[in-house]
Amino acid sequence: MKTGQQIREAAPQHPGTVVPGLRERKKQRTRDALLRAALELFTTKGYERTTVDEIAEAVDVSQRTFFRYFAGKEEAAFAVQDMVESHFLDAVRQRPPHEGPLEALRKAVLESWDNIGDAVEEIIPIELHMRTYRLIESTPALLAVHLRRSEEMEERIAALIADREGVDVDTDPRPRVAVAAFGGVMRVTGRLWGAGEDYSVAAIRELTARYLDQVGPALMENWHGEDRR
Amino acid sequence: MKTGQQIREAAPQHPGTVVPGLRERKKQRTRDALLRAALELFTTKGYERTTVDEIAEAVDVSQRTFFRYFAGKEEAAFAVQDMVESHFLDAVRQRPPHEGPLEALRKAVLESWDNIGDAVEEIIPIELHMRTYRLIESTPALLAVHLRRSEEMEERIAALIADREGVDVDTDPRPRVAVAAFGGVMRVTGRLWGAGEDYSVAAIRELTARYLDQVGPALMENWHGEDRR
DNA sequence: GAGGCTAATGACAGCCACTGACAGTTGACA
DNA sequence: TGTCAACTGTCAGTGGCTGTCATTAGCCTC
Repeated sequence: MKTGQQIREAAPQHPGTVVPGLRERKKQRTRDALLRAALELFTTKGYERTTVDEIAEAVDVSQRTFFRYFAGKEEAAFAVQDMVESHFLDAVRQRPPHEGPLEALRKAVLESWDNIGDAVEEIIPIELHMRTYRLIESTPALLAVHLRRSEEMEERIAALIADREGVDVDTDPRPRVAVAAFGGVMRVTGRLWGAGEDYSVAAIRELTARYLDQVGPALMENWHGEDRR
Repeated sequence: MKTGQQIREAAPQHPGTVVPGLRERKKQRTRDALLRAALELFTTKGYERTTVDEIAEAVDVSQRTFFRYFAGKEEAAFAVQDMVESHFLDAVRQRPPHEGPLEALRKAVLESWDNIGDAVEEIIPIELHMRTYRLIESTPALLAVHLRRSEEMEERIAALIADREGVDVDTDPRPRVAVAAFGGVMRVTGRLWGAGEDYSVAAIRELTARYLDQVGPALMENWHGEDRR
């Protein structure tokens, strides 16, 4: 039986880490292999032009197996994004409470851009992740899903912000309005970055900071105390 | 041959209107019938659960014919939205130049809510349009497309705003930032309205106004003259 | 360490959205 | 009225995705 080079080597075990059984490790390897093959194919020949059969074939499993790991092509395309986003949420949660809402969000993003590298690299090469990001921005079907996911994120962030500011997210419009404005800017920068020439992390970091500067002075204020309802 | 009740009666001709040929009228009727049948089915039994075959059957045409009028189920779902959006764009264009960007946008939306009624009613009952709007908000696949379309709209609006304020949309971040913030608020209100109890036009109008009030004071300023780049 | 249990997989059939190709039908117009 | 072009129906095929069932292969117990 051909195992395929996509199946990556087992990483050395850290001491204290519980070694999962063979079954579990095999599953993980299959998933990783499928994910990498999918992203590689997507970014090489285009999302729509890549068939699930091709992905499965590249890893030498049946088409049915692909669907047992991913709900669809879509889910594979966003698997890494999923991880990045949960890191961002953590970063927001760890912001000191004295920072204003937009200040906290701003610092959390910029910090995230500095840290994703390591987390992503454990699964796929970061360069592949960057290519995938641009693919998402330029593929209508994926862009649509990306935006829906962003909206879901914003709802979670709004709840976080409302909580840290001690206001009610359902009666006070400010958390959602602030997050919507913030999210809007993030999307603009993401799009401009994808359309631009410089694909470095530094470039999107700089762009983000510059655009956020335009909202900051206008919206960055402390909500403690007053009620604007 | 069964013509199907979905085919609506020809409207009385306004004087001065050029009467299109029989072929053209027939096409229009088929398209309208397909659209109405589609929306009716979507809102009744759900978007995913209605097949194109069902829509075609309801109008008594072949499935292939449906695809000659609409690129896919999706396009049918957004046909009315298309019209509403172009009306909104017109409203923005007609705002007097002395109004600030956010003031102009705000007035254009509120005015649009007052006027869509007549335009929509020429194609489908308003109540069906309202139901469709809610369907879009609550169907993940449609919501995703809705958001992508919103982004496209925002790009067009940003260009309009930049133009009326006399700034360059590619070097000055403010048009896109302002429109992103505005669009974010619009989406929040749309979602809250869809999730709420009151489905009247008045309700969404009020909600929109209330939420926009929270961005207004913070962002509504006149850009003439200064350069914030 | 043999055998039973069960998760993981493969093979296959089928649904639905969508497309291309070709042939038949019907307005438009000379 | 006959020709042309537009519209339509039919049919075959592709690709995403799901349900089902038999087979394989870790895992665990005695």
